[in-house]
Amino acid sequence: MEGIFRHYLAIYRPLITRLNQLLEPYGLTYSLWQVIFYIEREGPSTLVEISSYYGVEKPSITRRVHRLEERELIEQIPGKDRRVKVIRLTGRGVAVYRECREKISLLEGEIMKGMAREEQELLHRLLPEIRKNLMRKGGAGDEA
Amino acid sequence: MEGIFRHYLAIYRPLITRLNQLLEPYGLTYSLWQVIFYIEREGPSTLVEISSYYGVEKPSITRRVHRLEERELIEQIPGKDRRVKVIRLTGRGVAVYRECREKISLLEGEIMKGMAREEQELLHRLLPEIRKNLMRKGGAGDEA
DNA sequence: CTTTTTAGTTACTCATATTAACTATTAACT
DNA sequence: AGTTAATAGTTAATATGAGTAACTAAAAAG
Repeated sequence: MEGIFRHYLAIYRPLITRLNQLLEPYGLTYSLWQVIFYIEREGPSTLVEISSYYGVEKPSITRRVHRLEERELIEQIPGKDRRVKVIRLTGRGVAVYRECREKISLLEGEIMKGMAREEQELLHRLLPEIRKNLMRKGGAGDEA
Repeated sequence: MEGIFRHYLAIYRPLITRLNQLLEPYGLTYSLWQVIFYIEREGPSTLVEISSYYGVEKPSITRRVHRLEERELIEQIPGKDRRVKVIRLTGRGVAVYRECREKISLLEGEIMKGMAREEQELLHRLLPEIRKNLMRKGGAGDEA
């Protein structure tokens, strides 16, 4: 069973391009979207949480967060541990989330068009499995 | 069926990291590997062909090709259309291809471990289909 | 209370991409 | 044939996004 990486990677750039086109009107890129998405899902979160979830180093998340703060899509919640920066979506952030989420879902539907339901479900199951296998031995940046 | 992009993208960084680790002993990165791979598969090719296959702009491919030429893994074939730069693998290029191909196949096997044969086959079928859907309307860098 | 750990930031560098403008060459059209 | 348009590739400038190392501030552990 050869060539799975090739098939996988052949999707990446077109996908990112489409997503960035979709997000551009909101002043977002996919990497910023990831942060919004995470916060919306998990509730108020810290940089370390986001960082370790996405397997990305802290400085990268710092930068994403700063950009989202500038755009007033997220804001800091003061808490008692003063090391920690807990962030949440602003009202605007929530609105932007909703709009983008909807458009992304539409795009997802478009991309899965022509696939049987079971095929789609299998994809949903297999992709995380691949990720898991990928992280198991070689140690490719999950635990930050 | 939401969240397919998220599942897909969660694989990208760990995968690239693994591939780059694997290729590093050969002075390659995955982006250079893509070019070698394409040429090996398709035979002598032009920059535009590679560029449009991967959905990457021409200048990016120019750079990749230059780097591979420096490393003497590919070389130019003179042809009659003097605008076109047709490249092929050198002897060293072929040797490096073989070694890397083998290692990558092993990694692919490792990553697919625990999947039924039919599941693997389905992946091989569905990923290209996704790519096709992705390129169809929005125009995400196929026709360069 | 000193030491260690944790969260986040800053500074620097790397990998890779994009756009725009350009050259050279071939193809198309009158 | 001779002009115009299209094509292949390159160069230059810039953007995105990541990683590492070194740092500050604050809390936890001892």
